[in-house]
Amino acid sequence: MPRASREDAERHREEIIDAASRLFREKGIEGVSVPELMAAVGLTHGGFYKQFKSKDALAALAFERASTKIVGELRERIAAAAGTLEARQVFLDAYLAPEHRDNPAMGCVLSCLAGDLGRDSDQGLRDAFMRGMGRMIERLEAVEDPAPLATLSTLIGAVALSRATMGTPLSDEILDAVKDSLSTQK
Amino acid sequence: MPRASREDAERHREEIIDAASRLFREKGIEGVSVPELMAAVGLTHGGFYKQFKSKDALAALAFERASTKIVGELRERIAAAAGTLEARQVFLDAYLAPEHRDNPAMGCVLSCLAGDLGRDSDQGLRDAFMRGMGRMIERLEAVEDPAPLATLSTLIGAVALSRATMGTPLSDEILDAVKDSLSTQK
DNA sequence: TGTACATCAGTGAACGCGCGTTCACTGATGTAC
DNA sequence: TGTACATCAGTGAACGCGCGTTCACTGATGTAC
Repeated sequence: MPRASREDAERHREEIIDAASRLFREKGIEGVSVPELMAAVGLTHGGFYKQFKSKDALAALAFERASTKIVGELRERIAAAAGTLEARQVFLDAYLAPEHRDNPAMGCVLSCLAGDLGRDSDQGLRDAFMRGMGRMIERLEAVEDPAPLATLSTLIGAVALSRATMGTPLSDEILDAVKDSLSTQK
Repeated sequence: MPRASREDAERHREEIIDAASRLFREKGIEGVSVPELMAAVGLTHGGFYKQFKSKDALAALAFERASTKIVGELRERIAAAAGTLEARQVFLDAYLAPEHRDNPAMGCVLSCLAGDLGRDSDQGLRDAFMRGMGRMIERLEAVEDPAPLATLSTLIGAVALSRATMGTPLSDEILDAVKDSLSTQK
């Protein structure tokens, strides 16, 4: 398949970013190879560098996409529940749901990659992380959270611990305890 | 250096576990190679498997050591401050100190590796993580924390986010905001 | 206590493997006339 | 509109590299008499 059309090439590019956005959340950035990434969209690894400067450059794009997508989804869920429930509670319930814990690939990219970012030195990725955090903080402010930085820390820590203890009773207990604690805190 | 004495061999074993306990916290388990680990104690990589069944087996031992050590240090700091300050506040201040953020190699192993453990499938390591969490929960109960699971989530999330944003003003803001939030929560 | 011998901690080359990245090549796409 | 040619997205072999682990070997340590 030599020389795809511009249209196809652009579609491939988008597909690669989408796949990376899912796979990096699921397995970590170092846990997914370039060949694996390209195979996920039906291509071979060689063409990767026609689209992206490096794996790190893609990681920054994929992080940004995951972040904007998940924040958009949260916004919609909150809007959809408007009037029926307190907005902040909708946010907390969505974030601390077992479904969120069980589906990192579709979940909040901060909870998946915060630990790795502490060690990662790629500036583009660090910048993307900062913007992603900013978006979440904005969302928490929008639902009138009394302490957005503390709440975000709690949410991210809870999901990380819940995933690390997956398969044990403690995993659900963490989510429940944190939901109780944050709900009564306002 | 062929055939070290039993005494030397035992000392080497302890040194390797100590080095691993530091390096794994600093760079992540996958971020440290067996040769790097052995070189850190002045040995060559080949002898590694005379001491440990696998890198994962060492990781579980190193995790356990890091966990018991840090919990012991926390206990001592709290005991040393007895009477002068509320025990829980001493705990929170120590955990949320910039020094803790800046020295992952000597800090809480949960905040360093919680993210990775969510993806790691080694059972020995997962078990060690569970025990490590248990120790921290016990400590929080001992200082009469009103919601140990929620507080631990907050502490771990805060340090992870603070490290991921290192070098920006947000990094300190997170620690301060979380300290305020947890302090007024009791 | 002294001697002969077995043990085994540590060495360093080697195993197979997968990584991120590069590159010569292909041939349909896009462009210029 | 039709034709000639340049472009360049994607292919797949290859680059150098480091990984976790294995293994034949060394020779001081530990043991048995």
